Parts: sequence; C-alpha cells; structure tokens
Amino acid sequence: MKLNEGVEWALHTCLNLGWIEESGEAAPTARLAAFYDLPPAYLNKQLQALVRAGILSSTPGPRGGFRLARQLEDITVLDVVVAIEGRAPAFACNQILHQGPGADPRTDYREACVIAQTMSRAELAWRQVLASETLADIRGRVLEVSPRAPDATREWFRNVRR
Amino acid sequence: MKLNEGVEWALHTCLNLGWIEESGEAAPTARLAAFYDLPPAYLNKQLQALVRAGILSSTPGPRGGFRLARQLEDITVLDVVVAIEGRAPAFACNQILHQGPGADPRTDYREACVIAQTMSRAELAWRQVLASETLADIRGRVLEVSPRAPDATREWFRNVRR
DNA sequence: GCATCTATACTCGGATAAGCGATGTCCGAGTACTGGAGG
DNA sequence: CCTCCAGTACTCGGACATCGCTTATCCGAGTATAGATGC
Repeated sequence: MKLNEGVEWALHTCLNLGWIEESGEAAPTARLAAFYDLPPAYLNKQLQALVRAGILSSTPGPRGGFRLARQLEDITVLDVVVAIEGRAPAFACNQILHQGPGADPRTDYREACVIAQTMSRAELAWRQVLASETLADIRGRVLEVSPRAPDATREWFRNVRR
Repeated sequence: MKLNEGVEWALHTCLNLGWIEESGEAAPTARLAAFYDLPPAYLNKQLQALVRAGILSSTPGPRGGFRLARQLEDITVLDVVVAIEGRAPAFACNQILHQGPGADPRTDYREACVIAQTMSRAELAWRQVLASETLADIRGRVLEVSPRAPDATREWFRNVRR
C-alpha cells in the first residue's frame, strides 16, 4: 500500500499557489516544478487531475498557467488526495466468500462480510482526518513554524519570472 | 493506493484456522486455498509472511501445514495487515522541501513538514481502528451473522481431508 | 509377532517469471504577446 | 501617431514509453508415514 508521489507534490504546490495567489498571476508548470526540482511534465499530469477535480483552473498560452479555483478554506486535504488517487477504497473486498462452501449467491459480501466492514471503518477514520483539515489550516500551521515562508516563496517566484 | 490482495486472503484464512483449531490438526496450503479457490502457491507466500510475523506456525511433511501460533484474542487486524503489507507508511514524505529555496539542510522534514504531519495523523487513525479490533472480535460478529459458519467450515475441512 | 530400515509421498520455503499500474516523456492544439506595415 | 495584422513563443492537454512492484509459479530440502524385511 503506497500513495502516489503526486499527492505530496500536489499538496505542496497548492500551498505555493496560495502564497502567490494575491499577485493575480498564473504559475506555469515549469516554474512550479523548478521550485522543488520536480520533473515538469509529470507534475503537469498531476495538476491536470486537480483541474478536473475543480481545485485548480488553468490558462493556456503566454502568461498562462495554474491558479487556485477556490479559496484554501474550501479545499480539504482529502479533496486533493481523492483528485490524485481516485475514489476507489484501498481495501477492495473481492468477495471471496462467494467461492467458499455454503455461500449465498445473492449476498453482496462487500457489505455483509465482517472483515470488509472493519476495513471500511478504518478507511473512514482515515478519510475523516483528511477531510477535517483544510489547506487553510495547513497554511496557518506553516505560518506558525516559518513565518517567512510566504514572502520567501513570493520573492522566489518573482525572481525566476523570466 | 491499494492494499495487497493477500491481506483479504490472510484475514479469512486466519478465521478459518480459528474454526478448525480445536481439531488439533494443521491445515496445509492446498486445502486452505481450495476453500476459496485461490492460487495455492501464492497463498502459501502470504502464509509464510504470517509465520515470519509470529501469527502462524508451520509444520513440514505429511500431516503438516499451518496453525495459529496464538489465540485469536491476541491477533489484531493490524497485525495481519502489517505482516503482509510491511511497516512502511502509505504516505512517504520525500522531503521535497529540501529542494525548495530557503531549506534548512539539517531539518528532517519527515517530522517538521506540516503536510507530512497531517498525513501521519490520518494513518494513525487508520491503524488505531485496525489495532482495536482483534480476530476474536471478528469471530464474534461472524457468529452473530451466520451461526452455522464454524460447523460448516469444520465439516468441509473434514470431508476434503483426503 | 515385533523391531528396524528403506522407500515414498507430502509439506513448507525460497528462488524464479509474467502483468499491470505508477512513473516519466514527448508532441500537437490553442492563445496572448510582439513587431511591423498601412492609413 | 494610431490601428490592424501576421508571425512567434509560450502554455496546457493528452497520447506514448519505461520501470518497479504486485501477482503468480515452480522446484528443492526436509519429514512423517507405510510397507517390507529380517530376527
């Protein structure tokens, strides 16, 4: 069980877009990738997923790029994770009980199987934590730890402009 | 993010071993796999992992096979998941902040990164649910839903004996 | 009849292949800017 | 001097390779049993 690497990239990138949001400018993939030295084309792929999820908006052409489609207050960590990872649960009950003796063909063991129920409860707990934390919450904590982050980020993006 | 299929097999198989435990006999891979029509060699691989984790014990040779190494009360769902999946967390913080401007080379961002902290909290919640549920708890719920399960399972294993 | 020995069949355990999704790359479609020509 | 137009460079978006892990399989080492042999 391993999350896509893109989740980490997407979360950090959304935060960065939050810092430079007020400038009004869109940030192209190349610059966003250079910030963390990531492979640009692959980061672009992840950002496309965020656009499809309605988290970012994109503009083609010169002075184009990505911006936040909503406020950080309205984006939960779960939103980003789901956008990248998809909605499928980590534990997929394959209903092997159907193969066992004495199985009822009419029963949907994805709901009836006690083991599947437990795994679902665990995933629910996981999702609840992620859903209870917005990117604005994260931003607040980052500000506590490193108050210079916003200015430093904005300045970097200004200087690498050309 | 997807869990290994072996997790489902391992959990169901441990329960089955629980039902037939009192017979005192060991159950070989072939019979355990036939119960759900699973590929025997691959199931064997998963069971080996459970042995390494101290959940099962194995006996080679004729009349050999697997049995529970401890009571179902002393096996949590998390134990089984960890035995199959390994201990590595799903979200691996690659510390991409080290690549960013203004990064402190001495900082371990696996602990300092606010995003990594949030992901860790979520995984902790997930693990707590799985750790709070023992296989004995599962057994109890199965008994409520289908009281005939123990007898049916035992009988099946007796009849397929040869 | 009993003990011993040998051959046999059965089981786990780890080494060895195949398939598929995550990772990584590339090129085409579309758009805003820039420079120049014409009025 | 202003307006219009064409060329250009830049950006996203999706199609196309590559790699690693999950899935799957196979054979060898070791053991208990069964049967035969000798006493």
